[in-house]
Amino acid sequence: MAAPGAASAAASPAPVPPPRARILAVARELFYHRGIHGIGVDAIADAAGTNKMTLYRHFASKDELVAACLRQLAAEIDAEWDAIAAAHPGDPNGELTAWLQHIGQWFIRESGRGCALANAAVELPDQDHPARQVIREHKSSVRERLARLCRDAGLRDPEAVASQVFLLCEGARVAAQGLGSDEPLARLPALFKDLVEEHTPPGAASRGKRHHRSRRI
Amino acid sequence: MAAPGAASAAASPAPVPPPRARILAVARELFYHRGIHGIGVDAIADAAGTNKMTLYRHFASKDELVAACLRQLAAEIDAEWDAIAAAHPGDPNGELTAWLQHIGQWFIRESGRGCALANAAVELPDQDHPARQVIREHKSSVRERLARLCRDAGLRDPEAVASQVFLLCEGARVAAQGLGSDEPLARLPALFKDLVEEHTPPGAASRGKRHHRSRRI
DNA sequence: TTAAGGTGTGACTGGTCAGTAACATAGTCG
DNA sequence: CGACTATGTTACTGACCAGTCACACCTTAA
Repeated sequence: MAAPGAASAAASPAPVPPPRARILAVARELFYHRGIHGIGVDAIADAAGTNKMTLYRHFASKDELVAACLRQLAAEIDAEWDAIAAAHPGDPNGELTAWLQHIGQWFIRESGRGCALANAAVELPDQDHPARQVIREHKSSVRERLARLCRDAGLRDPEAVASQVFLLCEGARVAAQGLGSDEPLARLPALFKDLVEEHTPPGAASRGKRHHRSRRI
Repeated sequence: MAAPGAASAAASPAPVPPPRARILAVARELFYHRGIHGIGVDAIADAAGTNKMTLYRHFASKDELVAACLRQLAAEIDAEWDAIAAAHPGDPNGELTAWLQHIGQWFIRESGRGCALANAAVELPDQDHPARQVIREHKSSVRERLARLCRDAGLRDPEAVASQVFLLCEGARVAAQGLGSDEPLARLPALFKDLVEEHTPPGAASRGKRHHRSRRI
């Protein structure tokens, strides 16, 4: 209606994203909060302000839509980590603690329904489901990146630290639901901090701050 | 067929459990391995060697069946813990380590689809679902029991240990799926052992075995 | 103006599933 | 024997849902 002719090149600030993006965004929300089996494609299309037919023109099936949602989420998580890494060039120790801080804060903020990737794995037992490959790839990539970071940070027994952090994260994700209390979640950042200090050799990139056995968690 | 008359009082060693028990057992299996939404009541009744009508005579609805399955599982877990406690009377430290060992071994054995209670929480987002109450009660009871045990065992900062163990367990449960590798799981028992030693004050119920900072995980 | 491509609309199919009704059967107890 | 109770059988309803078809619309580009 406004500017009918010149709205083609690079003028409008995109007030309405194209249908595909809207569908993806809405589907992620609904899958996450109501469960993959708890929402139908019709309701998704409706909530996205479009219709089922357009949805099926962009996604071959509901299963493919689920996989696309998880792919987008995984890409966002990777991007966040990249940003953190870019903020700490040549400082694996700083990157590690920043990332742990980031994750810990995330849980406190978002303690609602855990990790969408882990939830999807529960809801889709079939290992051949297109979403399962996305989940497997992302989880192992995170774990590998974490282990490498621990190694580069010069931690003692980096594999053990990575395993423990990984399990704590997964636990926090699932503990967020099921258990009502936020108490274990709230301890996460301190837990991470302690874990790293615990495995930091006395002279590794530290500012002379020795770690001692009696610490508060 | 054999002993037609005298098979009434207390003779037969119960070669076939009553329908309700069969339904419950089969439902637990199928809900666990194929997901709550992935199996229908008809298939459950069929696999239990009975039919849908009998199922509905014993359980008001599918939702109630789910809740009954989880209640039974929770009771079994409590009973296992009770047995461990009974084997270590007046020795909270022994009970704690025995339980941690028990859990750690469980994960290594059963690393398939995680914890049925946690999975159900993911599959049933509605907090008013009858199964959710079972889940909430059991999880908080486990956490409380664990915290009390850590306190009785004289550990330093028992709440922190309980939180960490709890999160590690939850993490292990969910990490079993999604991630293909068993590596973090395999570390669990050692992780627990270390965690307890780490928080054991020098003179608490120990046989003079001092814990030192450099340990392998 | 015309052609084309992405989009909206409604109806429809085929299938699954939870839950119910009506009736038949078998074992149990008086 | 007769009554009762638990179970088996079949068929059915009503709802939901994934996926498709045919057709109308509307914007953009040639």
